Amino acid sequence: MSAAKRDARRAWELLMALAAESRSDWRRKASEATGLPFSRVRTLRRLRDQARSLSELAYDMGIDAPATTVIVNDLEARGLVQRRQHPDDRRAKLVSLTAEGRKRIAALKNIFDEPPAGLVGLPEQDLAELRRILERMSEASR
Amino acid sequence: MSAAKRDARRAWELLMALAAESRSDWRRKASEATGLPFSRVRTLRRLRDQARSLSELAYDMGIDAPATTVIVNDLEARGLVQRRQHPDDRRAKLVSLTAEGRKRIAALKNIFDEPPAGLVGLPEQDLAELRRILERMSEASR
DNA sequence: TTCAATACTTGTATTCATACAAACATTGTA
DNA sequence: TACAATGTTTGTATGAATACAAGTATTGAA
Repeated sequence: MSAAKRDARRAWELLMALAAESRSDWRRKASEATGLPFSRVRTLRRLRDQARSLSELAYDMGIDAPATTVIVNDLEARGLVQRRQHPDDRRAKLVSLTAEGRKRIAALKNIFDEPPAGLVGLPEQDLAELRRILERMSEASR
Repeated sequence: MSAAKRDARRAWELLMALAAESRSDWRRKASEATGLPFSRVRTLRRLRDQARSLSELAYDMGIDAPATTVIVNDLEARGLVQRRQHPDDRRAKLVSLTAEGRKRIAALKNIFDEPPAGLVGLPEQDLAELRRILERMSEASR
């Protein structure tokens, strides 16, 4: 295994342990803040940067097409996303956020607890670096 | 707010979002690896270091007493935990892991296999850096 | 001793997250 | 053109997480 691969695994393990320890009921808070079931929050987040077809959404989220339809129906009924014809394939539909949907996602900004001591205590330089890397990662996974 | 403070908050936000995002994955894997619903896995983990009464468990996990009873009933029926009289209070019961329960938890060790694409895709240097920072952080919080 | 509080249990209900089967429309290819 | 593959929808089913009401046993304080 390459050093990079090892680093990735170890970093992941640490991240998961951290998340587990920081008994953050992120899900519950995210649901409260948005007034939506968590699967909807998750879906909205996937759509933040670009419209996707139902099947792309399903694949991204690891759920099947029917489940995706149900979620999108719900979000559409709430006025948070819209379906439109896929430009290249009339079977497909592109799902995108509405302005209202964008607002709803914004509600997630402020639900985070104080960062734990171990994080706050890092040297400034590490903090800046950590943030930079995580931003990059977060963009890559959207 | 200082730049460092802002970085810490933002990093924490990203970490939590990431954890939440992959959590459904993690949950699924944890369930698969143990053959248990996630709430049971969570409960077993709580009991790893010490026995707890039902009400302590309920409080720790942020669920109510009836829910806890149901979970413990299930785990007990599976032979993974045992109830015994609380030494100081005959109303209360102490729940602790059985040897079998311990084995079951051990199955969780190796489910961190697949870091998400966004992590694996980072440049090698970022990975090394990320790992270094997280190790430091993890040590600091011990 | 009596009674309110505590610890747990039982029973019931609801919301969520999913899965699978099957139908329908459209596409692309043999 | 006929047919297999693809994208979406509808319908049905299930397990999971969780809440609340109400009951039983025990404790501790007035």
